[in-house]
Amino acid sequence: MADTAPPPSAAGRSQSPSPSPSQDAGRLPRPVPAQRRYGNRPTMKDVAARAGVGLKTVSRVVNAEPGVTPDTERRVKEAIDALGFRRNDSARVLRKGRTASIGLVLEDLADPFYGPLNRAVEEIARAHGALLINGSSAEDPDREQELVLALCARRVDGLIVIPAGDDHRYLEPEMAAGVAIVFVDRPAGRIDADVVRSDSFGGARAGVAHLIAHGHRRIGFIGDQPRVHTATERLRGYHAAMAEAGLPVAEEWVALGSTEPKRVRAAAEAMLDAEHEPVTAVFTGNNRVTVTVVRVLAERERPVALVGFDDFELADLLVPGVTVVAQDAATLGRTAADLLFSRLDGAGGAPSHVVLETRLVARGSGEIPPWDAR
Amino acid sequence: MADTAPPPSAAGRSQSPSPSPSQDAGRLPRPVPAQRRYGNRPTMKDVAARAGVGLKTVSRVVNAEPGVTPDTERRVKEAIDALGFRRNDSARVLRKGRTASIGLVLEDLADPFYGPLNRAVEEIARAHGALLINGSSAEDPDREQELVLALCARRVDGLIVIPAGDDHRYLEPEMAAGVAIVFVDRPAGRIDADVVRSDSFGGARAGVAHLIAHGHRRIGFIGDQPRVHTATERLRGYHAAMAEAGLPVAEEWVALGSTEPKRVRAAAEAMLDAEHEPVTAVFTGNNRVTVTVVRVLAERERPVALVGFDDFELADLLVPGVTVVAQDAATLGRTAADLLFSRLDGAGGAPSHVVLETRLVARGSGEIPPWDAR
DNA sequence: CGCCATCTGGACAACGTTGTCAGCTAAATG
DNA sequence: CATTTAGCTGACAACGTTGTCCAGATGGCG
Repeated sequence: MADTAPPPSAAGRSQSPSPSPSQDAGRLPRPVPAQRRYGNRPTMKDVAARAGVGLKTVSRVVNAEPGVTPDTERRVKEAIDALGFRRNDSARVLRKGRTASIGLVLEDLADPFYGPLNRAVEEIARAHGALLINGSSAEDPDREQELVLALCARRVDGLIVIPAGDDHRYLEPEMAAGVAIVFVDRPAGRIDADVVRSDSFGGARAGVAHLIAHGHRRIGFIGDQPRVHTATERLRGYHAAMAEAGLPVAEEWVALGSTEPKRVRAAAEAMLDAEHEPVTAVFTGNNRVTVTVVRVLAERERPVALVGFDDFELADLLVPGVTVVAQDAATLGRTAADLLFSRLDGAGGAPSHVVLETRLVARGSGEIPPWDAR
Repeated sequence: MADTAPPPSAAGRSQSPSPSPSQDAGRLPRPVPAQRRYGNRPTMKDVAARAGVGLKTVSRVVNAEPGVTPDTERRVKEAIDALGFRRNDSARVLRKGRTASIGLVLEDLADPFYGPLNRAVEEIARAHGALLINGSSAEDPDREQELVLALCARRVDGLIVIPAGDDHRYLEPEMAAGVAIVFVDRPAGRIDADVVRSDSFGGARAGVAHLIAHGHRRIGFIGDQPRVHTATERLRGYHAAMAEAGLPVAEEWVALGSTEPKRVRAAAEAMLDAEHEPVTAVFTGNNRVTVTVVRVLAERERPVALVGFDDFELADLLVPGVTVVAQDAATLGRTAADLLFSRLDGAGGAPSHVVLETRLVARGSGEIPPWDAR
């Protein structure tokens, strides 16, 4: 259809006004644009020619600026409809200096944890008339940098970043140049910037304390790579809870690494099946890990207690229900976006560090007593 | 930090070359730009001035074009680093006519079903050097149109749309103007365009037939709003399976409407608790509905068979496992993105309609016999 | 009837980049 | 040594829009 229909703008373009043909005739070498452009879309110039008005008048109508007679406005609107004109926002952006778009770089668009965060950011952006450009870093610092800088080159007005790397000094020139950046979930590395995150330390400590309160003394911790700030924070919480209860921590009870199911499964099985001091409970460092461990535990006869960081859909319908330390991803996103737009509206001041509380949701899996309890 | 550091470009900008000051002095009224721009970022002009070269030479270095002496290149690169220059892609887009970005409009960024689709599209876009602009239509046709047209105004090179509305004639001028659009999951309304979708009819028919094969005769169908194409297709599949088995369908067994939990719950309870001919099994039209129905069934004593359209995480770990008609969201996204980029690369021809097969995954919930079986 | 105030419309530059083309320098050749 | 040739470099226009400013028209009033 699109390729059989005649270009509707062709007629409009060919009847160019050319009020003074003698003036530019024979002077221009008339370079033909090498590559096709936007399918030869009509421009304001075309609309102006067709409506028999000036360029700026079309601009005024398009932007609903005052100072145009109803009759002129009608003529312009007719021309717009007839030509199928739509303002080219690229040119507008260039002229105005603001793109009305923000970038959101997260770890994985497919991770259900980020869905509500993504959506919350989108809603705030929408309320501010901004579009959202998305990208996944895939937990790769290089890819994060590549993406972030590509977004800066697009001159997004601001950025929300869930950092994958631990060194963000590469952003200093950008921030100095006025790009607003808010980090979410984890603080920026080596620079001081706005951060909105959950209380990983406190949440993990509470979760592990919950297991201890139910009689466990040998508790495993399976978490994300040590490069990831939340992973080490949650590990810190684990150690704090154990220490506060006066419990020792064996080296084999702690496994940090990729969240790939195979790695997690191996780690879980190793600490569960150890001949010497197998764990009776596991604390998992994020939703990806939790889901894999749930699978591992489902295959076993001996009951093992589990508390996971991050809530997830259907956690309550599993048997037993999975006890989790819940963080509110939507609020995380909303808070970050609000902060970003307040910066864009000119709010100054030192970088703020917002820390949201977590919530322990007991559902059963965390209340299983240790299998070796006497 | 950002606001205390001195603007690094100030020095570079002030030492403008001005080779012929007499020429334009006193002629320009020197209008001050009313609103702040990109925080006064340095431009190629600034870099050129600082490096003592021409504008085009900077452009050549930035774009790694051949024909620059190593020495010149070094000088330019030093200036770039010193000034913290980053090319303004908005201007580049305006000049080149291609934005190297595509838009993806889906129903809800937070819906886990779309996560893998989103990610798959992103990966393909990335492979083509394009960025991804995202938006949720929230199943609102007006919002879909608003978003899509905003993306067209940005001159995205192409669009992938999961349509919320059932009339897309508003896109005709855009498509005629050369915007490539691929619809996913559901066909476009009232226009002929590329579509990539799953076999809703066949999948639903197979799912319902599965329930019939396990002895059910009174089967309920709870689906999305009738405006949504997949909802009616799946309902058609339901009717086909019932008819093929020679089973009558009572009016109260079919409930189309919003996927809001409250509505779904009411619909499920109504057909399960009907005094006259309560259903013994339910077929659910999409993952949102399925999850709610799983919750409803979990509260009941009498076992009810369930088959749902769409797979979802942990479906296998519920008790019983949830039997589903699975569609591959990632392949859906990948296929659509491939098709889009092939169009952008100039592939012509009639709109293609790709239909992907679904897969019945039996896990237990669909194999529960009817409670009234003798 | 003439003048002034008000309002509408249009010409033009500028945003920052890239494509075209011409000029210049330096090396290579006769 | 003169001349060609190739390789670098830079001036300039153009992309489509918006902000500024001026000119012309319109209407009211003296």
